[in-house]
Amino acid sequence: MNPYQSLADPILSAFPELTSEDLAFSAPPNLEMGDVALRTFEAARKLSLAPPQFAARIAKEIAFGSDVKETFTAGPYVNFRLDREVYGRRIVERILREGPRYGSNETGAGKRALVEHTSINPNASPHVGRARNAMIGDSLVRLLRFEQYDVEVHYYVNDIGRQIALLVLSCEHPESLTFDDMLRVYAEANARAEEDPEFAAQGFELLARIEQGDEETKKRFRAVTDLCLKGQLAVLARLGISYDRFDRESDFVQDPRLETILDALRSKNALFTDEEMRLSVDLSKIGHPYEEGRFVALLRSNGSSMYGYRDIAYTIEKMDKGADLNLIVLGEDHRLYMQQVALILSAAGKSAPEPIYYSYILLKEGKMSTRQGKVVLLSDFLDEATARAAEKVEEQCKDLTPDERKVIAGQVAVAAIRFAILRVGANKNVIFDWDSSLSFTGDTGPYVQYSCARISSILRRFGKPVPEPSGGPFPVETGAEWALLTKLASFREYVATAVQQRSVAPIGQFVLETARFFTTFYHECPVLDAPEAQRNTRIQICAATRQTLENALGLLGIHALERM
RNA sequence: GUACCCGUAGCUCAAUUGGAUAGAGUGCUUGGCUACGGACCAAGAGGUUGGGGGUUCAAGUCCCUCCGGGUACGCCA
Repeated sequence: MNPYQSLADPILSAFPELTSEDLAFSAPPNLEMGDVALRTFEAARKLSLAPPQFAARIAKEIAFGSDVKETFTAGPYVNFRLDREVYGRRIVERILREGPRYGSNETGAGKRALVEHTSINPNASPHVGRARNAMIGDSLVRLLRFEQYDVEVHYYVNDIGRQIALLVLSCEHPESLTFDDMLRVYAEANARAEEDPEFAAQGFELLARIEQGDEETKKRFRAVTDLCLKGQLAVLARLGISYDRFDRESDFVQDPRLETILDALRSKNALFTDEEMRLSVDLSKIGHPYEEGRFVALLRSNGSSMYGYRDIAYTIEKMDKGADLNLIVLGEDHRLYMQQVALILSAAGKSAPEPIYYSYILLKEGKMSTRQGKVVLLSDFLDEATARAAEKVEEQCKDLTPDERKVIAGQVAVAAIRFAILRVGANKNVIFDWDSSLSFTGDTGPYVQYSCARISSILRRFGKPVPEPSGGPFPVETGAEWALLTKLASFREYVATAVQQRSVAPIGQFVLETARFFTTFYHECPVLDAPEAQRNTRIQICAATRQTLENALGLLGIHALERM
């Protein structure tokens, strides 16, 4: 139930043409103007009234209950002054009652979602740029699960292809190698292929052999890619990221379902053999609007398949599972490619997943480049961040065991990187810089965790169960308390926005604002030393804030710590 | 060259998706620990929202154009 439903109801019954979607309640620019504001543009338009006129009628004509103290207009806005006791109690009651579910709009109840993310090439340890994909994908999974979707997380393992072939050629005995060796071997193999056409050709031969189903070759590829995947997953697990399914690209060569795609393309005259004997698609025949990316090659002249061809089979596989929502997280470099895939599928009457794109993380010196060694590896970053957090935890949590402190330091490090990445809109380039990413002060994940730790500290010292909101008086006398409460009440809207935008960035904004409001409250409103009625109220506000922050941070994959 | 993404305070990012006076952090200046945890807080300075035009009651947000950055157009994946 919307805490402002009792404001909406009298308006809705006076103007039956309106629905509650037309009434946008929000916080006024400052508390002097009122406790809550109603913006009337949308509703006025529907009623063909001038917004200020409509606002005036609401203020004059409508009788609100006794819990509305005052109603006045400011041009197109109606501002309300409320009985803060009634509304504050209502907000806290709801949060404490719904607990870990608080904020969910439950839009995914009874629905299934399939999300593919990360899917990085197996030849390198993930750097923070690649990790952006994983963090965005993982946070969307958390968001959808919070909305009660039944989510299955898929990781597409690119276990065949030129890069892997070169890697396989270069390691005769993969069992004697570690994941870290692999990076060096890959770089060397790549360099060699550029200078040595013979070597490069061997790679393509190996590819052709695996497509023909040669068991021995398959085993060699498998050994190498398994080793790589294991190494990558271990790093991603440090960020709290995991997957339900690993789909291997090698399972989608020469998939029979591709025949129906080829038939459809043929019938639209979009399939042709180009001058280099590749089987290709002319997308302009099926609605591609411009010249670049007009042609897509599916099969090489020797009959082996190109990446896109296998990916189409994989995409069909995923779509055929019939989930209500299919998402895929892709780097911005895949924009055109994904359009091409979607177009080819649509020619055969099939649909493609909804892409979520993200832009690259850049270094101050320019783009990250694995080959030039201009990368920040995720594992290196986490090591450094954990070490820095550990110093602080050392002095703050002397009573905890070294193991406990270590866990906390790791969770602070995760909060730092996840928050830094996720709070930025995905389609923006971000400049990575060690200093600001390792900073734990200001607008950071650790700052929000710190607010949680402070709340926990108060609740610990209180030493009793949190009182029931229904019993006793519920004084809300300060602006700081009210501002915090209305912020908590707005969480559900942030979640709805996040779902709609397919981005958890608004949640990042929400936790910061909430933490900031809490800190103001913390400084202005003594809890434990307050008179009983006030103390009970404030303890409940603390508990509700903690619950809300915990839920919101959970969507970001960040632990709401009790100590740090 | 063409297409797509982005451009907001010195720097890193917000702005309820077209709505009240464009907000935070960081950096800089000043102040606050006999503390419910200083990984904090208070105050100050900092803006022609890249430039120009247009659409309307209203534009950082939509349209056109120019400038700057990113990405893509492979027998790579």
